[in-house]
Amino acid sequence: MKRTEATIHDIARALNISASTVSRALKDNPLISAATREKIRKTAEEMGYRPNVVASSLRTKRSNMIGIIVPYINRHFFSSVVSGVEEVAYKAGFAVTISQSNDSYQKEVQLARALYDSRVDGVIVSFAMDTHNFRHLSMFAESRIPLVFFDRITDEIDANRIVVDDFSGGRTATEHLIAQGCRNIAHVSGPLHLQIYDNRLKGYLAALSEAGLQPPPGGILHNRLTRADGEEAIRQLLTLKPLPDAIFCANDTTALSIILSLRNSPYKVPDDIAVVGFSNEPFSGLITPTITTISQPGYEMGCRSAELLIAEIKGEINAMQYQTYTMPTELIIRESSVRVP
Amino acid sequence: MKRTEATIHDIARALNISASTVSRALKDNPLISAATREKIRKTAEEMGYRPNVVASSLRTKRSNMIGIIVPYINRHFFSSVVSGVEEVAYKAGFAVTISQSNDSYQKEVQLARALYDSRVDGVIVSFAMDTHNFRHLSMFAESRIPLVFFDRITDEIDANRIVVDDFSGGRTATEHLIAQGCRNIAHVSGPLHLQIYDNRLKGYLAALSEAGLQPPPGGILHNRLTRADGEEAIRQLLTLKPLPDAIFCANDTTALSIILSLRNSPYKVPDDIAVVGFSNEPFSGLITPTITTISQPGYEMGCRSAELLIAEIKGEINAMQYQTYTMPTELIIRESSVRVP
DNA sequence: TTGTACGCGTTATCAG
DNA sequence: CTGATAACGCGTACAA
Repeated sequence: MKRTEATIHDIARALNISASTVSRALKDNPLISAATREKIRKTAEEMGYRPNVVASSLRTKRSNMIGIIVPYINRHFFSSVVSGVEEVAYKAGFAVTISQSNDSYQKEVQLARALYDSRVDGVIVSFAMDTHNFRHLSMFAESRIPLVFFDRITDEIDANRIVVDDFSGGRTATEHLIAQGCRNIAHVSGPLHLQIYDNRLKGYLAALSEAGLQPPPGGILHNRLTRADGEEAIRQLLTLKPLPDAIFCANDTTALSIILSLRNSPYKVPDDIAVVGFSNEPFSGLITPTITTISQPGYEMGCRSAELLIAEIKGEINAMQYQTYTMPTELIIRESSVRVP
Repeated sequence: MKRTEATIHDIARALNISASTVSRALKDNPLISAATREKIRKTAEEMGYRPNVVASSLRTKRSNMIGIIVPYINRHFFSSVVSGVEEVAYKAGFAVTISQSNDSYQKEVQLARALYDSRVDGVIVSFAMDTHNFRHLSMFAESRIPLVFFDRITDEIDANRIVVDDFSGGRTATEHLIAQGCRNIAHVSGPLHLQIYDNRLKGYLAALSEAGLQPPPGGILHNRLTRADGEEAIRQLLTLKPLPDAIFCANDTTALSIILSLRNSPYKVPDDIAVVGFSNEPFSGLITPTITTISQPGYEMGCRSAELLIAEIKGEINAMQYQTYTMPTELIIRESSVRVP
């Protein structure tokens, strides 16, 4: 029935008071007497008044809105992060606008601009695979709009960062394979300009070197870690001589893909070729053989990202205190890597 | 370096023209001469001007923002829908703010209010399991803010709706089981106030009755379809005499849970008990045995929802044309239901 | 304790 | 083709 929105002015008029009194009453300003506050409350309710946060944002220059950019929304790890962000943001009174780059630098640039234009109070980002430079985020820095990076991060912009300990994850995974008796361990890695993949690789190399081992020549591959990339990777790895006796994959998707491919081969997982993934995607514990992997606490990373961002928005922390927060990983030992002697 | 945002007034001042001219030039208003437009463009660029959509929203009463409420963000079906929504919205110049009800009516009410307060131009909703009434959305209707419902929908509010053909999905799934020789088919269903579960149940009953069969006494269970609910369900179903020879589950989660539970039982899937799920979650094709299921095009449903919503926002369609759009499902036959005679 | 007056950045209207 | 002005709804010095 209401064709037109009630405003604080309408309430004021109805009560023969001023709009500022209404404004104050509605936000529990202690200056207002309990009596008038209640009166205002009541008619606001009756008139179906709902605050206009757009007007409020314009006035206060705070939108109570945070933006998040991820490569793909419908990927378990990222949607878990988003879920954590939403949960924390909601409790703190922030809305979340979401966008996905589809791993495209171009789209990421557009999205960043759109978020800036809508005057979000802060932004949480995990970079696209294509993203090599970070100028598109400089506007946030210049406007003192807090940024938090997670997972796929950069050193080139000063901000809080949330990652898991990819180096130790890579090392632990590799050590586990070595402990299973594997000596010829290949690695399927992502693009190295993304620190997470660089660190997983370094962890892998560290574990090998500590055990006096070498990566097999041609046994370290770089790709975008899709299902198709996994198929191509195993095809290549099967041409190596000697054949690798284990593969450490930088994500679960390629591990899955490799396991499925090997079903149509004479080689058995884990006895001929052991496989370890990274991320603990939901499918990892369901496929046969179940996939040994490194767990990555997506939901918690999202919560932490939002907490840090909101703390910075509120001025509770500042640029002097930027850190890189490392979340714990855990080696989850399953069937794809365990050899019974 | 820029401590303060450049506005159209700053540009106007720098060029000794009026703010309205700048405003018009920047939005390609044909009234402005190409010469001045270019000049304005250039200095806008130089000054690092970025439009303030908050101010624009206040003035135009259009936020170019759509809201979406889903039960859980990190669930494959819903995150796929969200992904589709984002994709379409982005191309149409809309931002998306996301929120999750966690299947709680209380939170859903709050979220709806928050979306309303932030003056979104439209809302896409899939209801919480707890949601039995829909008054919390009436404010949108009263303010003529378009709504689109998907998956978990209601008849009580007039709006466009996107669903899959749950009835025919339920029937097809059940017919398939019957064709496999099953005669004693149980059903694990969700809460019936959600149409999707009611329709899947009706489809199941229709298939049975067409084949001259009855549901086994005590063989139709209702719960919230979680992993735990699946475990409880199979425990109950195993007490029935005669034992069901098949179970049609209203989602893949319970189907999965039942299959895992039966691994620790003397009964084999599919030979003793055949299992069919619903939704085609990613894990369904990976577990052993792979799960026969009904595919549900989440991404496409998201795209369609956004298209309809945006069309209505733009006034291209109106309340006279509300429909319930039924997306195609497909029976995906896998190992969990196929009996080799 | 309440009211007045103004501005946030943009755009619609009207005038020139 | 361009400019002046008001208004969107709210919040906040300042005044009373």
